Formats: sequence, structure tokens, C-alpha cells
Amino acid sequence: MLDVHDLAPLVRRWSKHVDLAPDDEDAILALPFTRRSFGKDAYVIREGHEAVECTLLLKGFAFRQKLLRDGSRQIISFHIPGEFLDLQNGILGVADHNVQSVNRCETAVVPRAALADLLADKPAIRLAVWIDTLIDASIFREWIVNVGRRDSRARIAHLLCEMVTRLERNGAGSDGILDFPLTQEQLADATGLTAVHTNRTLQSLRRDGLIQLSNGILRVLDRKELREVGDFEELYLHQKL
Amino acid sequence: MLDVHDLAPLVRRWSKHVDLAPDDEDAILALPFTRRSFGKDAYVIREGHEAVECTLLLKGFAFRQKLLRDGSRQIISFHIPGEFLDLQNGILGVADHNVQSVNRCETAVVPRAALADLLADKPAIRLAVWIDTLIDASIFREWIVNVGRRDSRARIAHLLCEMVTRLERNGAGSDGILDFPLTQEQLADATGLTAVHTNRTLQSLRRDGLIQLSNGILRVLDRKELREVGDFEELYLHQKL
DNA sequence: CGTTAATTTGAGACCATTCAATTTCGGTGG
DNA sequence: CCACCGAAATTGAATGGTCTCAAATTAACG
Repeated sequence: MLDVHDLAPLVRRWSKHVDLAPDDEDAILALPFTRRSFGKDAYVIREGHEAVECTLLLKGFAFRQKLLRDGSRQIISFHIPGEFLDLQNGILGVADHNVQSVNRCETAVVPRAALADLLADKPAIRLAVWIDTLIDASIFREWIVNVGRRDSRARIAHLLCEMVTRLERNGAGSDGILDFPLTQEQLADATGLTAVHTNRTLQSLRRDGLIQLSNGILRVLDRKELREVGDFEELYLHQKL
Repeated sequence: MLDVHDLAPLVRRWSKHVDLAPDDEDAILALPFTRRSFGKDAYVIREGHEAVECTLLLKGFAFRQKLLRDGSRQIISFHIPGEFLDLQNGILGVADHNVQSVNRCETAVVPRAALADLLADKPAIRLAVWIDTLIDASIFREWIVNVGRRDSRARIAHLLCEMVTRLERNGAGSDGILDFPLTQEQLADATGLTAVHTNRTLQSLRRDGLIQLSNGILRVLDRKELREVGDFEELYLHQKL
């Protein structure tokens, strides 16, 4: 069950960054779009392809990734409903990475020109999108730190902290219980580890009573200690409030 | 010896992304700014500090980094003359990472409000800055891949390829000889390796006849093979031409 | 319920780290 | 211009975290 209006999540998200006038909100909701859905593990966007539209994730999880010559995969970010999957592609012209769905996803596809017009007209929206983009980049930076300088326990713990923070901010979950459909292989590809070692690391976090994770459900048992282990400082998420 | 006008590098850089009208160029050159210089290894921007100005690098090398609780450091990007060191901070308000100089640096500090006005007035400049920001983010993504999924040889080779490409595009170097003042410790912190292992890795690249690197001077001897080793595909730099 | 995907376990190998010492380089003052 | 000094680069040996490979178990799905 989605919102009354499909693009409502956009308004909700952006109004967290800036004050949107009723006028702005109307303009956002008036954007033309077409719905598209994807099955599990589907390619939403392919590296090298030209981008003439932007894809907003409405439902489900998705991630960006790059494949290396040797077949290995590095996941670059995870995305949750309300987030654009490829704002940058619309402007840079070519996708420089792939986007895949985690589970069944619903998206709204907006023609890039319509979005450009909106941004040209509405300074407040422009600022909101700008902030969104910068936060994205900030998360990338933190991920460099995560894979570059933390050991496996810290990497996984940090990633979990980030996801929990973002999901809860998005209104998901309660009592620390969250839908968390990522496979261990995906967690591995996001943290630069192998699936096997990710498995052992998760077990270690479970053994220490920090989390519960099974069947696509995550429960954080000891938030404070998980942050401690993951060296998690949420400044980089730039979440006001 | 810098340009006739200090901000000329900005015009040069941005006009590679979009067509700037004479009007636009004038507006850029009319930006108010103050010069500031830094010695080797100085802090240009500190994490957590509020940002009321934006710093443009005119001369020298700089890098962004984050420090971890255990004292280790991860370098997030390197910067060469003509690049802004903290465009995002001006908008997000707080610096979420540190910026340090590599060697003696000259910068131009522009009040954030002046820059905001410029962007509000000039759509072409706005687009150029937007593209700059997105390319930055694209480089961050590639760095995640680099530290996440490549072995030490590939990491170093990839980083060298990137720097050479960016420097040459910036007009530095000739005959494949470049000023390259980064220490092995900095290369290590950028690739998520230790200084010791970076040293051995560089030796291996030298032994194979791919590069020459000493006394702050880099010479690429076998460009093709270095790219091969580093799994370097420059699409992510989004450099037209 | 059968079939495939995902998780789990074990053991051995290896890449990169750690720690410590040595050599070389770059800059400075006499 | 040389002697000196601290920073940077280099070397060696031992340790260790993570990977690899392979097999077993459990969960997900039509």
C-alpha cells in the first residue's frame, strides 16, 4: 500500500532538508512519471547506459554496485524507499555504475527533462536536491573509511548502524525491529569482505548480544555497544533533528 | 607564478563542463575572495567546524581525510589546483571530514554567500558546479571499489592512473613526468594499506617497469600495463574529450 | 515438497600487518 | 659546502586476519 500520491515520499523526504512552500509541493507532485516494478536481483540501471530518466525508489531495497574484471562485485550504497537511484546519471549523461534491486521493488520513473525544469524553476527544491546529493556523497566518503580502515566486526557493525539510522528516520521499524532483506553476500560485497567471513562476523555480533538477524529481520539488541564496535558517528548522515 | 587573475583556474575548469558566456566568466572572476597559504601537512578544514566559506585550491596538493578512534587515518580524496576543497560544507553547514595540505599550498577563500548568489543567478555556472560535485561523488564511488575489492598492486596502480589522468588534464606534466609530492604513508592511507606494504607494492610496480617514483617525481613508463594492473577504466572521471 | 538459494562450518593457505631496525633523502645551520 | 637532523623510504621476520575451497545444513519459494 503506497501513499495516496506516489510521489508523496519525495515531498516528505525533501521537506526534511528545506521548507517547501505549498507551491513547491504541488510542483513536485505534478511531476510526470511512470511506475515500473522489478523482481528480486533485477538490474534497474546498467553501467555505460545513457540516462534520459531518473528513477525514484518507492518500495523495496536497492543498491548500487560495480563489477570488476575478475567478476567480483563491490556494492557502493544501499537505497531505501523515497530515494532517487540515479539523480546524477540524468546530469552526467551516462551511468557509471549498476543499480540492482534487493527484493521486489516499485519505482517511479521521471523524465530527466521534467526534473530539470522543476529544478530550474524552484530554488527551494533545488536546494533540497542539492543537499540530498551532498549527503549521498558524504555517505560514500564514510564507506571509503569503512572498507579502508576498519576490521570486519567494525565494518559490519557500522553498516548496520547506518542502515538502522536511515531506516528509522524513514519511518520503518519499531521496537528496534526492522525489515532487513539484505543477504550476507550483499553485506559482504558492501563491506569488502567475503560472504564466509561476513557470516562469521555476524555470528560474533550475535554471540555478543548486539544484534539478532535472521529471516530478513534485524533487531538491534544493544544499540550503544553496536555503535561502539562500529565506530559509528552519525554526523556524516547530516540528519537534522 | 599564478594566473593573471587568481580565479582564472575556476573558469578554466568549469568551462570544460559547460559553455560559459562571457557574462558568466566575468561573474566568476568578480567573486570576492582572500588568499591564504598553508605549510606542509597543515589543516585547511577541520571536521565538525562550521563552514561559512569555501576554499579553492590554487597551488599545491591537498587531501581530505577522516581520523578513526584508534588513530588511524583514511584519506578520502586528493585534490589538485583548480578544485574546491569543501564546496559541500558551505551548503551542509558542517565539515564532516578534515582537509590537509600535502605541501605548501595557496588557496582562495570565497564567502559562501557570494558563491550562493552566483549560483542563484547563473544557471550555466550552477550546472558546472553541479557536474563538478557529481564527478567528485563518482570518484568517491570508485575509491570504495578500490579499497573494497582490489589487491594492493591494483589499488596503488589504480590510484596512480587516476592521479596521472587528472593531473594531465589539468595541464600538469609532460612526457609522462609529473610532480607527485605524495608520501608513501599518504598513498597508504588513501588505499587502505600500511606504509610498509605500500612501499613493497611500489617496488613491485617499479621492478616490473611500470613506473618510476622517487623524490616526489612520478614517471609512468608503461601506461597501458599500469592501467591493466590497476583495472583502470576512466569512465568514472567523466572527462569529456 | 522438491529444488534452489542462503547460511553455516572446517581446515589450510596467503596477503597484508606489525614491530623493529636500517638506510636514504631533504632541509637547515654552521 | 658540508655536517647534521628529522622525515621518509626500505628491509626483515613473525604474526594474524581474512580468504579459499569444499561440504553440510537450513531457509525460501513455486
